[in-house]
Amino acid sequence: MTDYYIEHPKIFVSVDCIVFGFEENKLKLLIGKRKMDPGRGEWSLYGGFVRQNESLTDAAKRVLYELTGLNDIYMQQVRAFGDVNRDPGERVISVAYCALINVQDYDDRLLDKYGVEWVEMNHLPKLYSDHNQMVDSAVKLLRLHVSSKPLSFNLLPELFTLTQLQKVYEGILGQEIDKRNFRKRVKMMDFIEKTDAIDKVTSKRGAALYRFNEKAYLEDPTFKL
Amino acid sequence: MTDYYIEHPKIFVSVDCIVFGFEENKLKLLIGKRKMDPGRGEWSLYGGFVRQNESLTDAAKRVLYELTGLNDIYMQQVRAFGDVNRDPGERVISVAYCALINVQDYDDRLLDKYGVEWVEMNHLPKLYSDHNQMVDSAVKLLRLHVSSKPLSFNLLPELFTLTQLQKVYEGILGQEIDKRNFRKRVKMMDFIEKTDAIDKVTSKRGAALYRFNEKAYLEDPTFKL
DNA sequence: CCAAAAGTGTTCCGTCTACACCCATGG
DNA sequence: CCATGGGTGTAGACGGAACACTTTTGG
Repeated sequence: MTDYYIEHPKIFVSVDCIVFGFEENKLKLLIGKRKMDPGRGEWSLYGGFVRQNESLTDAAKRVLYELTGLNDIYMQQVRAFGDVNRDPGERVISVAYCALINVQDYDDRLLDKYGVEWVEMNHLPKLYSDHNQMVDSAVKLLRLHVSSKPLSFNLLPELFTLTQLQKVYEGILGQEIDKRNFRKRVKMMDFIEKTDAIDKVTSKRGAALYRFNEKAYLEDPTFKL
Repeated sequence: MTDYYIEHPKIFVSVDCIVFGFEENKLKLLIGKRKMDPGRGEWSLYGGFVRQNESLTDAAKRVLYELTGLNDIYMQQVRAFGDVNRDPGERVISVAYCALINVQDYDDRLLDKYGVEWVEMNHLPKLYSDHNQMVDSAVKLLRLHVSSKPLSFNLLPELFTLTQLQKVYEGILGQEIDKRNFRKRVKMMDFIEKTDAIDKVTSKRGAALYRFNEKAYLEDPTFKL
């Protein structure tokens, strides 16, 4: 270990995860009440401190794994938040990460274990520190990319109906979409494949289940929804 | 000072500035040879460590002011870079900031003082650490926003010709643009105002000089180029 | 007089939007 | 038999892309 930068200050660095899920045709966020001081009892994103021998992405993956028991989650950095007094405890710089998870894969017992809940995006409470800002930035980022990149499938199970897919878009974009136009665009993308399976849960008639074929997408990565 | 987080590690945090300028109808970057170890003599972005009582944006502004003598520069965070071994010296997390400056405002004497140069984007050398990645991310970010937000004017003097404006876009987007279509779009935006002034430097015939009227823009912030 | 940059409209094509009715089934 | 969500096509508007010639003037 060398001492090149010995004269400079070191700072606490944390990661905070904005975990999106899709349930009951609604976009939801996984948040909980803080179990430590400062801010004990306030609604908060789930986060953790970055370790000395851990990259930012590894830290985010670790925190996300702690919280969800899941690996290989879709995750993207939002940005760093660095106001001096953003954290009421001490000076902490935090890097926000946005994650999209399939609620089906999530083990509900973890809700209790970590004291977290799925809360509808439309009914978010005031969060600890600058976490509301982080959520806003994450939503902006999602909106920016969701129509041109195949992110949305991360929020859905392997097989999904077109109505579900549409609701994901409506949830993220915060506006309703015309059903026929939406389906027309889906049809253009061959990598969104209709399967033989049929979902009878949400409709009496039954809805065709679709699948996102990643290999096919990679051959012609043209995405527009 | 409390000790809430005493058990967690602290980490060096720096900011690195990707400084874009526009000169000779080319998009350029302000980079220099490192004057310290490790990496002495390598091409590098200009950066600095974040101080204990300084926000990330303040740090970026300070570093940018050191380098340019300018305040009120357009600046945007790109993202945080946090690989464990990204810096060959010690573990340093760096937050990249992208800045757009008007080269006219820049005092050339600073080039020598800080040992930096304006280098054409198309001829960037290999840079220190992960700085090339930072530049790539910054360019992507610029491309994403430049057509829907009035960023480009930060690269130009108060008065500019439409050809200059077009060259800025071509430089950022990395492709040629049709002159008539471009001017048609400019005409739609009333806040890009034609002035009585005429530029006779770059053409014999003379080109009309335009100005970006920020107040008018804020009244109807519809931007599309 | 000629080289060099400024300036100017129209047509075509493709894309996006708006819009309403029938179908299948479980209860 | 009816309530519920699934599924389908067309026409018109709009916006983006392609495209070439005239003007001015300094040297």
